[in-house]
Amino acid sequence: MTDAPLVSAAVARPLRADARRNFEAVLAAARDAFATNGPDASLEDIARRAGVGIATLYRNFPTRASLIEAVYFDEVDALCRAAGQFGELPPWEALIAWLRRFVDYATTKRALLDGLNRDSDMFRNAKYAMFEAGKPLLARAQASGDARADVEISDVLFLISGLLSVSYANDEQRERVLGLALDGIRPPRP
Amino acid sequence: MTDAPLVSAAVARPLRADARRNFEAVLAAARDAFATNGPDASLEDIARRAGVGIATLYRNFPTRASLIEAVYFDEVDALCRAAGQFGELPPWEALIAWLRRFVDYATTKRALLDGLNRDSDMFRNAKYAMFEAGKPLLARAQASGDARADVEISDVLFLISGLLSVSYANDEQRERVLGLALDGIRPPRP
DNA sequence: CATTATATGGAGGCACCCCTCCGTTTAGCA
DNA sequence: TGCTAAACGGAGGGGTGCCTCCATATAATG
Repeated sequence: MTDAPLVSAAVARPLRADARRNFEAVLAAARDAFATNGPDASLEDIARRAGVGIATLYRNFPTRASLIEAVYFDEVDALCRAAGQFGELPPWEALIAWLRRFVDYATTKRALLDGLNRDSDMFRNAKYAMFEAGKPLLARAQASGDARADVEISDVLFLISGLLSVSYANDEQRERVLGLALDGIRPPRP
Repeated sequence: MTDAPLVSAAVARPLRADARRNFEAVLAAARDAFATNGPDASLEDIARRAGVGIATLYRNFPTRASLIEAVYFDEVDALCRAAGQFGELPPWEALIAWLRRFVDYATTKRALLDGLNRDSDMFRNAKYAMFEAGKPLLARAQASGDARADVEISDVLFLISGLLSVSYANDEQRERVLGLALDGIRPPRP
């Protein structure tokens, strides 16, 4: 989060100190609100939570979509960075570790995606960035024979992200289903 | 659709001819609207589409939730009935055929689930009914060695329903991911 | 400290949705 | 065909969220 974002530089931050502070406050409140109330969360409520007037919110994010995008954007960026951190783990474990990180992120993501224009440039960029981040991990697992050769990183991510949108009876079942899906990625034993 | 519903008799249909007609019209319009606009679709709009006054909608469905439930209910009921139709197919094909039917249904379902109280009795009943409908199909596939023995029907349905909430690049990819998931259900070859 | 460009907040107009109330219409029945 | 209970429609009051406008406050600069 300290360096320039990986995904794009689409969000130009304002200059004055208070403006910058408010920008961050709104973003944080929005992340919270969208996760809690879905993509239709009241903008006035978000401003209130951020301790900011509604006009300030609008000045930074002229449309609801731009706010959703900004939040989504931050999340994706953090996730892409995380992909580099698993270099020391064995190939399959590294892949799993990142996917697990992906699981966490996707919980928030889901609420956002519902309200996001999937055809926007931003979304396309984010998806591309995420695929690029995950590719080396998958390639490594394929090279070591831990993952079947005929899957793409996009397949894997679609597979996983789908599973997360379901509300399971309990965590145990969620793990079981997740395991089931991951078994689909492992090569068939001959 | 001609017999009494399998899931429960929760939805009492009105008696007079015009009332019955309007009831069905609202239900159909609602199914449409929820699929298109999600669970927040305007009730006044639904009434308009059904060619019915707003009051008539409210008379039949006092709350938004009751309308959502009624739609959901119809879908589940139809799906449960469908489970019986695949008796002549080989075990694995029968399971797949029903799951494919499930795929179609789940597209509508998703919009509904977002707006549905997952803890309601209705929802519990529906889930139970669906599991019961699918169980024999899975059991048959397990008996013939086409599906691994350590999965439950609920695992399978959760797995599949998750996959559908994702918007894929194209149908081909959707099929590939679906195939991936189904591979997770087949027994590991020794 | 004074100046000024920048940023702020919240009132208010607009639009939409929810839901109830009640005068009118109609199906069912004899 | 005439009666009556059942059903109907839509106007309208209440509420909420969206977004703009502008008088006020404040960070930055010399």
